Amino acid sequence: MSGYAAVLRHVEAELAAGRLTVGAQLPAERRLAEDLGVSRPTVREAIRVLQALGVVRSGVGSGPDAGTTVIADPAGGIAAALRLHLATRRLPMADLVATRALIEGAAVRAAARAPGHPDLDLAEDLLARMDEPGIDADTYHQLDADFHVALTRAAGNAVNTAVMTALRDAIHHTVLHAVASLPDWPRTAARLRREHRAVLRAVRAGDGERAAALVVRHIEGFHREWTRHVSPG
Amino acid sequence: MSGYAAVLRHVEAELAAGRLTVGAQLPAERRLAEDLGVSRPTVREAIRVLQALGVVRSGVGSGPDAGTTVIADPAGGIAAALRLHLATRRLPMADLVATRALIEGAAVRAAARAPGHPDLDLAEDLLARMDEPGIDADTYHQLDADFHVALTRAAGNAVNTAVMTALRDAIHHTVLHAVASLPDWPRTAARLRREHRAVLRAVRAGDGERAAALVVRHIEGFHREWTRHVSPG
DNA sequence: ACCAGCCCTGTGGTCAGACCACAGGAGGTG
DNA sequence: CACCTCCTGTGGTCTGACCACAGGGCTGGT
Repeated sequence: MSGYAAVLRHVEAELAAGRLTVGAQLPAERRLAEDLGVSRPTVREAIRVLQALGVVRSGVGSGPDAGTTVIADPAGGIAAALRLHLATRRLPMADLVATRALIEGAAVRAAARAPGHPDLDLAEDLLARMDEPGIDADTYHQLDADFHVALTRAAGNAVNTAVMTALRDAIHHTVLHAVASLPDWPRTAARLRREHRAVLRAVRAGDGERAAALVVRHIEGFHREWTRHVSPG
Repeated sequence: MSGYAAVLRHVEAELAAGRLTVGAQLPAERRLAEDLGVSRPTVREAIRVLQALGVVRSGVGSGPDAGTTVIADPAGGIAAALRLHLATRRLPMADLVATRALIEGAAVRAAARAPGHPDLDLAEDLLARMDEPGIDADTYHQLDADFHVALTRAAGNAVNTAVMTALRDAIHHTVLHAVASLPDWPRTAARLRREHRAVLRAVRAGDGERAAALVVRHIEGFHREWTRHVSPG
């Protein structure tokens, strides 16, 4: 067992045993190194990996934000992996969009069975903020992403939410670049907002099938639009 | 920009620009450190992260397996993240199973449109090997996992395959422990093999809807069975 | 001319010790 | 009582070193 893997295994075991929970602090790096009989750089390698996977967060100084804390950001880790593999061109963007449509379609279908979910109120609020005139594309897309995540979260499946968030995050920069070359962004944005509202309305009405169909069309339609204007151009 | 993040960003940029492709070698750690103006431990932190995300693989010594090579194992990185977050109890096993059923259901539905896909031949072969009498549970489950992955891959969506593989890998150890406490494993195994065959038959017959229904029932049924015998026990 | 063995070189893996910036908290000081 | 100052412990980084490893070239013998 290499030193680096030993640290990782140790932390995972502590988590699995419940001796380490979300919000708790890891021992200091120097302490951990001594306890496990490895050097501090080795400990740091393992902690960096945990950081990348969204399991811990590190902060310098003192106080509650300092030290290494256990968090739970599964989407962060998955998004990082997806983004890197997108860069290697081994994960085609089209497949990524298809998976997102699949998951989000299923999510809104499930969400329609709980039309009073608080996350739907949040989604409504986000839609209102997207309506503000003169909003810049960057802010718009952040709100757009948050809307889709809120919708998915309303379905109550944490894994779906994490994967969906990761998929959205992984393509965020790509989307930002793509919309910059669209011929008529305000017109597109207006259409997207209409589609958002239609999806949310269907969910609130309890019509899961309609909501799923609309959201899939929304996602695939937008994807077709920006690939058409960015790949050939 | 911290030193560690700079290395990560540099590698990602090289990948995105196509100057670094799958199969290529990263510069040696000492060289990379000098090029980027950081120390070797800092470079190592970044490489460890890339390793954990399934983007590179490192080997000591000389020859083709030595050095740090770019690979493409998106499932590995996602699986690591899922496994850790499963340990934190923030991703419920039930949600994970539900997502798997969703993706695999969609996959076999799509696979039924290409019933001659070579991965289906592989799946067939795996089923045959699962039929061998006296097979131990460990080998069985490896073949089982491979069968489901082959089935999913036949649908041709790389992201679905990666996520599906990751979901399966993340729970692999849990499943192994769970089946050990089942009252009648041979009987269960026989049923699972029957279900596998039925799914594959439906795919080959081009009946996507039936295949999807069968595979979802297969996954959820097995999950119900081992949670019933492990949680209360 | 051939071939078996040895060393050389470059790789990742690890360690030890040091210095830095940071931020809260304890203590002194007005 | 309020303010300020240092002290302490944290992660972030660097330097330089040693190790195990494995291929490739060299060297010696045949």
